[in-house]
Amino acid sequence: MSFVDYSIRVLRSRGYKVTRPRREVLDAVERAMAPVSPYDISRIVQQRGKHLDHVTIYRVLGLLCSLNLVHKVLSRGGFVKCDLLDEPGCHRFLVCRQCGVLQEFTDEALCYQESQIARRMGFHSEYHLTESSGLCHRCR
Amino acid sequence: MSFVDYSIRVLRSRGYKVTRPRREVLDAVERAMAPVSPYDISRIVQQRGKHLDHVTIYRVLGLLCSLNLVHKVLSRGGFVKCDLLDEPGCHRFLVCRQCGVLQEFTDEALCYQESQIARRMGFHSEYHLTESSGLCHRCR
DNA sequence: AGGTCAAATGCAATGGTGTTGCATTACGGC
DNA sequence: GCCGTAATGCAACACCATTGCATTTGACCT
Ligand SMILES: [Mn+2]
Ligand SMILES: [Mn+2]
Ligand SMILES: [Zn+2]
Ligand SMILES: [Zn+2]
Repeated sequence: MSFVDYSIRVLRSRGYKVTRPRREVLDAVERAMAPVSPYDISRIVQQRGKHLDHVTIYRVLGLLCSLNLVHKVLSRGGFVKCDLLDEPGCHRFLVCRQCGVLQEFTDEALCYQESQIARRMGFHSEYHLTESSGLCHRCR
Repeated sequence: MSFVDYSIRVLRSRGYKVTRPRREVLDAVERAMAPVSPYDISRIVQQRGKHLDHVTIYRVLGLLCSLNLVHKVLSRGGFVKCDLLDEPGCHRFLVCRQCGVLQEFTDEALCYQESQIARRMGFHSEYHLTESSGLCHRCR
């Protein structure tokens, strides 16, 4: 099932309406290889001859984040679709510093190790975020 | 040697001037336990009866980041002093979601593991960033 | 110490990002 | 098809960050 279709199922199952703006945002995020900002999405939608208010885009992205369907990539100020669903407490990305291409990954051992280090430092860690940058194979 | 003194040595050695604004910013960052934003720093300086333009603060922080003396904490939008100098490509933080207290850490094995995963995914990783959140021992 | 000059700062203006309140629209259920 | 409520659009606003330019000042030299 595609990301858009899956997301629509999640929206319905949680009692949220499936509206044109939400479809448009999901579609823009699905197509993007690199993170897209709210204003990027605004432009993408315009290029298809349609229009969304930026407030709406912010609100939709906020909802999708809360449902873990999309992630905000802090180092880029943009949003990407979640490729690894059902990992609510662990979000790891490789981002190409050249073209912005992004890949999500996860690793059990990494999480364990990080939690151990945190424990040694007196922390109880709940949420792991990694945004490593480098070069994708195309940009090398 | 204190963070401020060390930073001043670095500034001098690279040919940058040691100015009142730069001293003030370094001092504010040194004292802070949690990340401070440019406007936080503006307020801190004012409370000492002095004044710095916010533009200057942005420029100073930009310089200090480029010298790896301070880091921007993306998940908090603030800046912290670097506790682990000479680790230019690896920046890892534990942040308390309650009080914002932050600790920097590093781990050789973690870096190796991440680089390997990146390689498997066709990336050449150069820069490791993690920001794990949870609760510090005081907030538990 | 004082003079010199490039680097750094302050100020004003501007642009970008994100939020809020409220009137209007449209989705989902009947 | 109608209804009620959730979602959207619009306007206004608050905050964050950057740019250009005139003025100041720290580092260096004498
Ligand atoms: Mn994910
Ligand atoms: Mn560091
Ligand atoms: Zn690339
Ligand atoms: Zn705490």
